[in-house]
Amino acid sequence: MNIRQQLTQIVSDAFEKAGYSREYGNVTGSNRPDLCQFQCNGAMSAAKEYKKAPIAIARDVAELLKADSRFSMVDAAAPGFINMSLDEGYLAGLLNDMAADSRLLLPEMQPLTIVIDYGAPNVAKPLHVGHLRSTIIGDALYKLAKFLGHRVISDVHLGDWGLQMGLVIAETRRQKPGLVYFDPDFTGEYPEEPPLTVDEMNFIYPQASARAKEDEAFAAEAAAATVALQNKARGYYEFWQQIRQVSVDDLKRSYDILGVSFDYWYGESDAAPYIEDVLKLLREKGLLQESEGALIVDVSMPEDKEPMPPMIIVKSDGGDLYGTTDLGTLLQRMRDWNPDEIWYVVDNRQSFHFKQVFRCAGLAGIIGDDTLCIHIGFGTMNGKDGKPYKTREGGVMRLSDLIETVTSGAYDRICQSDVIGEEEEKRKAARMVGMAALKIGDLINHRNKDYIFDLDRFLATDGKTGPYLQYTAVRINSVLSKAREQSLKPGKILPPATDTERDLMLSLIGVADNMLRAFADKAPNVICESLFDIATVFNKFYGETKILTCADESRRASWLGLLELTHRMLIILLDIIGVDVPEKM
RNA sequence: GCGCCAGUAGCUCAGUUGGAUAGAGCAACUGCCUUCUAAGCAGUAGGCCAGGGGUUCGAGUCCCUUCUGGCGUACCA
Repeated sequence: MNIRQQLTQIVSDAFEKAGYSREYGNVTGSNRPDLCQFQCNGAMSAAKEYKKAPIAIARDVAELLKADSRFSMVDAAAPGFINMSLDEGYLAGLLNDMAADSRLLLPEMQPLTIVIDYGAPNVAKPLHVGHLRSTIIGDALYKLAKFLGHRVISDVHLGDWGLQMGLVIAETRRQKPGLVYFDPDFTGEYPEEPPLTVDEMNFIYPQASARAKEDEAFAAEAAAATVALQNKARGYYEFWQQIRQVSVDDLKRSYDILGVSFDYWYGESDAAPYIEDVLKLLREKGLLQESEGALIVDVSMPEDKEPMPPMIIVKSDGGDLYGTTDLGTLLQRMRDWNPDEIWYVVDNRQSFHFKQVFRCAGLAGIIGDDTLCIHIGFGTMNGKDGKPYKTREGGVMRLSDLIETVTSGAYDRICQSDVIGEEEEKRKAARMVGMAALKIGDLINHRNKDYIFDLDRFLATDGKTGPYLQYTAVRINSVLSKAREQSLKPGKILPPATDTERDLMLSLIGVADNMLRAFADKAPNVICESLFDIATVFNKFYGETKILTCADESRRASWLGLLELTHRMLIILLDIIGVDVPEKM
C-alpha cells in the first residue's frame, strides 16, 4: 500500500474507534505545508451526521492518533481539520521499503486487459504535428498501465479503408492512367515495385482532396473507387496493398524516432472481415432501418434532451463508414482479446462519433456491460492566434520537420558547453534532449484542453521543460558515478537532516499516489507534475548539500542512498512519459 | 437552434474531486559559480479565478444564468 492509503487506514481505524464511521478517514496531502504534511477533512463532513461540532470530532480522533508512534505531530485545527506529520524514523523506513520494492509500495490491483486505440493516422498522409498528441498521450498511458500491472494491448489503428484511399486511387488513375492496376483487362501478375513513392503519395493526396472539393464528378469517382476497394476489386486492391505498405514503412520510421512502438499495426481494413457479422447482429436485433437509401441505427436514448441523429452503417452507395469499421474492429477485439476496457486516444472533435459507436455496440451486443469503452479525448494544437496551427506558409507542420527543428535546437545548446566532447555523443544527446522538450512540452498540458503550440516553448531549455528534468537526472548520475570512483557506497536512508531533505523524501513517497491518480484520470500531466515536484526539491537539496565531502560516513551513505532512489524515481517516471536521459548534457 | 469543451498573474499553464493564505514556468528586477554539471539555486513584483445569482460552516471547484471563444451536429475521418 502506498503512503496515503496507509494513512487513510490508520485514520479510518481511529474514526471507528472513536465511535464514528470509518468512511470519513480519507487522508490527503497537506494544503498547508507550514502546518503539516498530511491532513484529513473528514471531521467536517461527519459533523452533520453526528450533530456535533466538527472540531470536537477532530479532537476525538486526533487524541487517539497522538498515541501512534508513526506520527511526530497530530493536531485538531479549527474548524475541524486533522493535521498530521510523520515521524522521521517512520518516514526513513518508508523510503527504505520503497527502495527495496520494485512496485514502489503500490497496492495489489486486479489486472485489467486494456486495448489502446491510437485513432488512425491516415495511410497516404504524412504525420503532422496534430498526430503528436495521440501518439505520446497514448504511449504514456500505455506505459503507465503496464507499470501498474495491467495487460495492455496497443493498436495503432491506421486509417486505411475510407474515402481517403478512394481519393488517392482516383487521383493516381487520373495522373498515371497507364498503370496496370487500372487496366480492367489485365490478368497477369502485378509488379512487385510500388507504384508510388512516399513523396509522390504525400503530394497526390492533397491534390485529390482539393480536386474533390471543387469537382463533383471527381468526388463521385473517388467515392466509387472507395466502394470498389472495400469490395476488394481486382487491381484496386493490389494497388492499395502496395501504397499501404509504402506508407506503413514510412510511418514506422517516424514512430521509431519518437520512440513509440505498437503491439499491432492493424487498420480499419482489418475490420472488413467482421462487418458481415456486425450487420447480422444489427439485423437480428431489429436495429437496422432503411432511410434515404442508407442503412441506419437509431442510437437515441431516453436521457437525450434532443434526439441524437442516427448512426449511418451503410451509405446509400453501399460503402462503409468510419463508424462501421469501428464496430467491426470492436467485434474483432472482443473475440481476440475480450478486454475489460478499450481506450480511444483520439481528438475531442470525435466525441460525438464515439458516443454513437459505443451506444450502437451496446445495443447490438457487440460489447457487454462488463466492457468499458472510453474515449480519451484531447484538445487541438492551436497557433498563437488561437486557430489550428499552421506553418508560416499556411500548411500543416510535418512532424518530421518539428522533430528536426527541436533536435537541432538542442544540438546548438549542447555545443555551447563542453561537457560532451565527441561529435557522435553530442548528436545522440541532442536527439534525446530534443525529444524530451517536445514530449514534456505537450504532456505538461492537461490533455483535454486545446493548447497553444509555441515553437519557442518547445525549444526552451530552462524552466519547466523536459531538459530540466533530464539535467536533474544527469546531475544525480554525475554525483553517483563520482562516488563510485571514490569507492563510496550508498547505504540505508536515515531520517532527514534538513527541511529540504524531508521535503524531498515526502515527494518521493508521493509518487505511487500520483501514478494512481494519473491512471484514474488518464492524465499524463499528473506524471509530469510529479516529476517537476521531485526535480525542483532535489535541485534545491543539491544546492544546499555537499554530499561527497560530508565527513559523517553514515550520513553520506544515506544521502547516496537517497540520490539513488531519487534517480530511480525520475527514470521510472520519465520512462512512462517516453523520455530518455543522456549520460551527460 | 441543440450538444460538448473551455475562460485562473502581462504570456503559457497547474490546481489532488467542496477545505485553511489560489500555485508553477516564461517575461521583468536583485543576488549566488577557485567547492559533487549555473540547462541550476535563492529572492522581489505580479490575482474581483469572465460577470451575476444560488447551495453551506466553507466555492476556482457543485447548481442556475449571462457573456466570450473553440469544436461538433445522417451518408469525411
